[in-house]
Amino acid sequence: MKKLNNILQNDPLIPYETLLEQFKQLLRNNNLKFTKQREVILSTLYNHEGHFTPEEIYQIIKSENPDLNTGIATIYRTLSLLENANIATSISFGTQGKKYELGVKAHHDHIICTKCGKILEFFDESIEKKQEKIAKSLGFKIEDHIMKIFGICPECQETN
Amino acid sequence: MKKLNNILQNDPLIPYETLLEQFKQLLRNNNLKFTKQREVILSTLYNHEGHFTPEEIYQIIKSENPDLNTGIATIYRTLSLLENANIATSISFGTQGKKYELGVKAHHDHIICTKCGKILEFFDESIEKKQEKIAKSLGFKIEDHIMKIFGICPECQETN
DNA sequence: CCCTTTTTTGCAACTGATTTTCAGCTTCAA
DNA sequence: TTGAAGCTGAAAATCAGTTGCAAAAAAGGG
Repeated sequence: MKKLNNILQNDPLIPYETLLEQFKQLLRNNNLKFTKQREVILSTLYNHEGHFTPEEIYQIIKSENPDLNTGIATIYRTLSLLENANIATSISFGTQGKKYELGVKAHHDHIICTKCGKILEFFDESIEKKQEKIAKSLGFKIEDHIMKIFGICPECQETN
Repeated sequence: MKKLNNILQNDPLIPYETLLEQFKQLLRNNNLKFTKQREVILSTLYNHEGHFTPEEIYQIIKSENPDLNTGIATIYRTLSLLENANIATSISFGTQGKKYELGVKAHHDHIICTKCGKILEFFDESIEKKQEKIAKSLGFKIEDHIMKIFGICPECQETN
């Protein structure tokens, strides 16, 4: 079978220091302040590969930084901030919340296991092109798009 | 420019009476009862072209059937019922709820105006195929998928 | 029709995720 | 060091959707 092009591996991120500098810059440019909480949330996202709900991030931070008392509201606030700043992105799951990841990777779509919740990423140029064509043909100026495939991952197919 | 294949127009639905009969049949087969509320919800969906939130349907029914006191919980219950029965389908908008439409049409994806909320439908065979390929290459057994394109519709581009 | 059983309904209380409010605490430019 | 501008945690509020329950409506024989 022909291999798919552009399946993203979990590519190495930019160095943390660089990311942190960019974040600080962004804050400065917008009269926002650099705080312990914001830094911890950023570094937590950086240090953990994957997609997390605000609640999950909250738990990780609580266990890894028992000293720092960080409220869940701040997690929400900071994740929104990071998303607005294009530093993080989210996928939402209807009424069951959103999952965030650092968005320093190239654009990609998601395939989600409906059994275990695992999320893999992929990118397919031809689909992206097709989407643009469709939007154009309907007169839309495209801004964004979402594509999620739901299914059962190989592991969950076995452990039936 | 080459025209896209398979852009769905809002195709004429089956006659209401037929739909209603199917619905009654379904209810009977499952020991469920045919009630005024269920019929009003079905006919409201039938008579209004488009995608509606439960709240919107609730408001329409309240204004069109002032006599019938229908609670919002019943709207939710009936919409789920219709969805499970494959009579209606929904698209969800992250944390901001779901929109329902009668699902007697063929599968299609959505393009959504981020200004006015208008939703158009389209279908593209090659994207569907590609999705299957991707799922297969990752070992997933595909169950469903979502594709939404966000942009500005022609009208909203003008009224800037 | 009438009765009985079964299912529905509206309402209000309840979720669970997210947002807001607000008084006290931090940050940071001057 | 200081004060204004921003942040924070905690708790209350919101919001979409769900649930428990007693009363009401349907279905299916008599």
